[in-house]
Amino acid sequence: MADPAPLPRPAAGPITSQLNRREPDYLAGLNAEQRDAVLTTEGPLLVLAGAGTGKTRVLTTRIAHILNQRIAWGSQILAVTFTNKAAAEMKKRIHELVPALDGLPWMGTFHSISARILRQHAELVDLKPQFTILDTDDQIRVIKQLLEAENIDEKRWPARQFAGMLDAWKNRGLLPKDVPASDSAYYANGKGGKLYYDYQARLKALNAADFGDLLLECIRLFRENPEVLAEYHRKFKYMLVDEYQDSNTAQYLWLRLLAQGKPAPEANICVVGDDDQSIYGWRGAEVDNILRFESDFPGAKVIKLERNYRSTANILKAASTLIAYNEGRLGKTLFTDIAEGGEPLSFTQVYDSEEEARTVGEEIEQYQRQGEPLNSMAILVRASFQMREFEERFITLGINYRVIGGPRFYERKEIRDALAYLRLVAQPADDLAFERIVNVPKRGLGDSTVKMLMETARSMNLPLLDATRLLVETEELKPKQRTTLRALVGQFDDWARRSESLQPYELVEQILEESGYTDMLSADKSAESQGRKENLKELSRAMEEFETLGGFLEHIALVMDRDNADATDAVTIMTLHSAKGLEFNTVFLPGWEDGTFPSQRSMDESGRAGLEEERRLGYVGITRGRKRVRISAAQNRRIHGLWQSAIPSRFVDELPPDAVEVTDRGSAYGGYGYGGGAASRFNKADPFESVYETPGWQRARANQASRKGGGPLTIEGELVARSVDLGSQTSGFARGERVFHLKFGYGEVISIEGNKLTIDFEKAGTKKVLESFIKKG
DNA sequence: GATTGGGAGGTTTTT
DNA sequence: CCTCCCAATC
Repeated sequence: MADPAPLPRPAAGPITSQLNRREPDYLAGLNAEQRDAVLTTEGPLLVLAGAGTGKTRVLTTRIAHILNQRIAWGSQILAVTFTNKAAAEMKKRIHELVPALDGLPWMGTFHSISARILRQHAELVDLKPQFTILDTDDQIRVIKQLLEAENIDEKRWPARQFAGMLDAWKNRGLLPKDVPASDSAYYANGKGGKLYYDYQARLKALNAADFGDLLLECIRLFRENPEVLAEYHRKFKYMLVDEYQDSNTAQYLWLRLLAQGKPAPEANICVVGDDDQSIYGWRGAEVDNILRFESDFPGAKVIKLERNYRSTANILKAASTLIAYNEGRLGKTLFTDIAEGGEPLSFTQVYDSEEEARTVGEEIEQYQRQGEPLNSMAILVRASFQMREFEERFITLGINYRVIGGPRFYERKEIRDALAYLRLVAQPADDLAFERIVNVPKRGLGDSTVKMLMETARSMNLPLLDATRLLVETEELKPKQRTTLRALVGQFDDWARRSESLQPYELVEQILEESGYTDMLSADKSAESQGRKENLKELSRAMEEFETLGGFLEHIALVMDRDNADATDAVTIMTLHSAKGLEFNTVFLPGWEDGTFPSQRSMDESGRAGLEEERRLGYVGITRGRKRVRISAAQNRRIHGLWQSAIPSRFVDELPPDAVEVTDRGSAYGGYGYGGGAASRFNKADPFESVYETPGWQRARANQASRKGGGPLTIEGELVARSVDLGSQTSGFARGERVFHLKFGYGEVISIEGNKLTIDFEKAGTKKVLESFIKKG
């Protein structure tokens, strides 16, 4: 990586391959670097693949090559992807390339592969093979119970916060004993570390693992059981990892262990990634992993893929110019031989998010009339709250759309209830599931009854279901509850018996019927209940393809995304994060306002690094477009119900002017009286242009205002002051000031970000609150 | 033990 | 704006 010199560009034109008569078909059409990446099967290999350079194709072809040339059996290949979607795509393509497979390669996410390994050696990490995989929701519930047991005020120390810390620790590969004292002291007056111990103990009692544990326990398994690790060393002859820039420390350790089967210079490990598309730093991804690959695996070969097959020159130019503002890159330059130029990118400023949705809707209809299918268009937003406006508009216009990654199907209440029943059938120790459904539908079992069950369970060290089984044989419970619970236990025994012969989808239908869940929904007259019933039908439909209950539950826990790939023509709405790896003819990038994108929060939390990650997100967004990229910014946006004005994203100013066309719709509506920002430096005709030296949008706004307002100097001065006011977001409070909050009492202002203040309260600790809730002390 | 209403707090991105 | 949680009430 020391050599920053660009690789020589391959000669244009088709690659002549008459030299190699026996060359397999699948190599045809690959350029020199791609081919090199496919054929270099031995030894460590780092492929740096820019956006749209055929990365997926290289990976799949490489696997196909290994199989076709009989270099290894399918089952000797381990291919790790970052999302389940990517894994599914890869499987599909490999099936196309290699119809007759000898044993399927292990393909999946770090998490799903880890789960598979752990199920085989569960006892070695104190689990049983059918252990439950907890999602965030379950996790929070466990934490809440622990907080209650420790008498920690959940108001002051939110469970979410601790969940976040747990996650961060686990991402860094830290077991309870490894947590730095400073970290553990931070939460709940120093109880953080102890809570981590308790939490893990609780999980073992539940026979459960959370996402982080899948990796950590796998690492522990390998470390503590060299013979198990050796088994996998013998098994996996070839390893591939996609999106390596997104791997975190735990994943890195995991991979290192598995790759140790041979001395590092001989390891057949191929990692593919793009430092410019590293967008998961917030959840512990370490770009450094990709930067240090060469030192981890001395003698590693490095191949850069820079020829972009996707986008027009204008799009690539815009993306490259933007990303060049980041420091600390490995440095790749994308180039293309697709038609010169192409349509310029567009930047439009609009009055508010409603107008933004309206504008996008109009443009979509226009492209549609020109014959573009809706499938070829996508709206990529920074945060999911931006989606709603578009959905509403598209419903009015009758434009088909599909939301990816929105509220997840499997997180809906009724689905989780149904899953809780299934989990409990599959795994009677799943207390979380038991608690969830013991009184759903209503069975007349209240807190006091459940408390008694829990106390018994704890004192006898039994799962809730077993404790209940014992209790119903005693006189402890009131007769009514006893009868109810006895019946419930009986039902679960019955279902467990049936689960061995029935198909999972049949079982769930019977459970929903017999538990009274369906009746409960039928009796519910509210608007949602019909939808809930349909969701449950869809659940059972989704279960049809699963042979075993365990298989289905595994799928649910790990593959949260639903198959949205129905055949209907529809515009896609999704976040920038979930768009990585996809491409569309036309891409809309709304909400390019400072604070929204780049997101204020990432900048607050991670400063410069946060800003750079946001910029990479912008790069990802732009490079999703094949033909057309349309960026917009709203001058006003409603956040938490409050109107806030905003200036266009600083990233807009970082785009190359000659590749971007600027239009302004905002001024037609007027903002808050100071005009609607205009074309900034792109507007070369601006007579005031030369007067201002400051780069950026505040200047543009002043320009625009003065043009409209007449008396340039005074008004301008005032306007500049006002826009600065918005830009730096001065608060009515000062640092160090004593203030009063209705709920938290007295405190001192520590820091100010816009209308959010961080305050050290005398009683409630340090909190971030909205200015509007604060009074001078 | 269930139901209802008020109130406060939180809203990025995901395996 | 929306959801979750708690407390008061039936």
